Amino acid sequence: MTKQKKHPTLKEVAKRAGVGTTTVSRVINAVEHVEPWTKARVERAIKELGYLPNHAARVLKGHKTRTIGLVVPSIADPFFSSCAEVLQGIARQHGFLLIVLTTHNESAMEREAVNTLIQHRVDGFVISPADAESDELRSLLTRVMVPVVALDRPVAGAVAPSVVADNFVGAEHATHHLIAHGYKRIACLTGEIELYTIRERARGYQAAMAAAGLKAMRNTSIYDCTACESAIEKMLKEPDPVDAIFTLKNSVTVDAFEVLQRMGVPIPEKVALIGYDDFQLAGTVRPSITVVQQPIEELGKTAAELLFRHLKGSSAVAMPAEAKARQQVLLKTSLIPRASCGCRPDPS
Amino acid sequence: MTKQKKHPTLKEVAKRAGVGTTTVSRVINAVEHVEPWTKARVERAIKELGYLPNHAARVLKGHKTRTIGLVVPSIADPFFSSCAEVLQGIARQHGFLLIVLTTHNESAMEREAVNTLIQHRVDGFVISPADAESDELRSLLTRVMVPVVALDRPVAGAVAPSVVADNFVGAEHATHHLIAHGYKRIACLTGEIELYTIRERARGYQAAMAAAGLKAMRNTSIYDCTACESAIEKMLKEPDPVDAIFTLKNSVTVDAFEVLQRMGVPIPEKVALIGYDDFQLAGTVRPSITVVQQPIEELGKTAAELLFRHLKGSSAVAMPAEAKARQQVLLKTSLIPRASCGCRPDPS
DNA sequence: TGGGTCGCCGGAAACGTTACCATTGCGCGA
DNA sequence: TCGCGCAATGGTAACGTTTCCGGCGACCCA
Repeated sequence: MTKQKKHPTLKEVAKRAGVGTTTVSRVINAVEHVEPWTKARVERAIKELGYLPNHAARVLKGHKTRTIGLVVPSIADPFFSSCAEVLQGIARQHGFLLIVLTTHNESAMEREAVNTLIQHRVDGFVISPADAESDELRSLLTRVMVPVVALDRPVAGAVAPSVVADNFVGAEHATHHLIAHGYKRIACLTGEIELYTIRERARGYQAAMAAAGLKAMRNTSIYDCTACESAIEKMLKEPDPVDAIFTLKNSVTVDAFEVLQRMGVPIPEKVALIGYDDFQLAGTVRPSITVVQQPIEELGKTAAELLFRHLKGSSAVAMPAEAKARQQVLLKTSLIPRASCGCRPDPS
Repeated sequence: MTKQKKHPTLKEVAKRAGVGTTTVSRVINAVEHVEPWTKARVERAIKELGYLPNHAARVLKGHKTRTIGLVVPSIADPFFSSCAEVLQGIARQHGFLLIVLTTHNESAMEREAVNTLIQHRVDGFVISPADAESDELRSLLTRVMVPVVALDRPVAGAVAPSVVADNFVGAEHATHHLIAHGYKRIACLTGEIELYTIRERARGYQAAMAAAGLKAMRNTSIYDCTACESAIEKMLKEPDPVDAIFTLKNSVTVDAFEVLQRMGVPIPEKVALIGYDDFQLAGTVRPSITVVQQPIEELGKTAAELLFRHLKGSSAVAMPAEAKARQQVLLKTSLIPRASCGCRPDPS
């Protein structure tokens, strides 16, 4: 099994069809100037031999791989896997393949990933940078000679167009929503504060609190559930205890929800909760959880479209450099009001 | 920007370093017989030019792409995206790239995907076939001349080794669990019955019911939530109403749970519920939901290891054909008992 | 009827790399 | 002192395509 019988080559097809290699190449690429009769013979030979063009040889000659890359922290993350799904769909429509590389938010793996993509001569790629400010990444990306678009997190220095959700306004909006409901002691549980998205959300939270003349209470050390638990316990024991929690990340939302449930703290009566990023059962759980919803599909779709516009455009008019690079798409988030913020009771 | 400045070639590196192309090739591939001094000069030239080997040319020469493929119904599905994550991780460790292609369970897209992978001369791939019995797929796979392993669903005819979870026993076990709790009118809501996994689970359910002398009640028409709702309503209105539901698929579990909640049916007092496949909040929701858990990571890991064993092994001893092809790994599932089957009340 | 154009086709170079073989020194045993 | 083997290196032929270019009929129009 898995015998190494060697693939048939174009030359063999040509011989079998009794034509020149050029002719075979022409019928494969649907170029005109070939007699229907000849074409039929070639097609028959192709079928008989089970011939499939050798991609490597094509690339070597033509300098186009019809392949794009996707560099993300994790492909198991529902956010990125959804993006990947739409990206691969659109790529396929254009006749492109998708190569996926994960970084776990480590710059070293990220650099390695980009280099690998260059080596494979991808025609372009989408990247969700671990660190927007990284000089190394920036210089790598300028050296790359192929369209790049940043997804979910921009890269500083206008080195590539980016498609991101408006984390700042999303968080500001959610915080304001809590404030409008009369909550005053609103805490913010962040997750990895070194990430661009989380940082922006934290900024939005702080801006909203400041605008309302309230004191921001941020806890940036929430990585796992036990940390979450002790943080929440502490907040509730204070003389002036927390009356609302804004979580900046999916897993932290779930952790906080579990902890509050386990402690028997009524939501939203004692403590209200809003989470950033929607998830599967947010609306099913009791109480249902109010969240900031990100336009995930649209993020992926926009990134893909941007990339392919550049891919096609590069051979055409080629819009001026700055116009391309500065292209920053900011997508709106939306608040999904449910029970955990006190907006409405759940039916039961 | 994205200037097409052409990549530096090995020959240019050679010229700049004042050596022959062979020597440069040798230092790149870490072959011996090269003076340290020469090596240093070459390395400097490489760095100065920012040279990266042209993958296409390498492939054309050496017939190895160091690339593997993954063909799955959807990459947005948490099950497959988790598999993809571990697969790409292991591939990376071996210095391999991963190309992802989705099929949406359509045979046409599947065939196209496999052909694309062949064209790209991947060294092997993992596939989750839409239809295990498809003759077309089987013949395609025998023609493929490269190691293939089937994931989550086998392919008939021993044409490739497979790594699947034991859906039959998993479902049987869950059904038996309900029976042991004293439930008798146990319904089964299936989802896409044409899929191998669902079919196996349904068989397991039926076997367990038959063994207990109970009448199986299968509803195979559950695709969306409204269908789910009407099915459940009907089942509860019968003279001898359902007292337990076994859902064969994640989304159906969630739908059923929502419907029961909305109808005010107490779980598990009036109707018990067990779902196939664990999901994020299954343990957080009230009542928490008992599920059959699949060894997702292990599935991915095993498939990857199997593939790479064949990849490496092909150059080595090459175990006899049948031994390879018949290799069928069956991984055990586990029941996670929670509140919805009546096993234990939720705390608080 | 002759020259120019056009449609169809094939030969061969080129793409960037690897691998085979040839070529050089050089130390060393006879 | 003379080969002989070995380490270090370079030349060059492939790998399978595409593409440029050139050949060869046939057709059209004067």
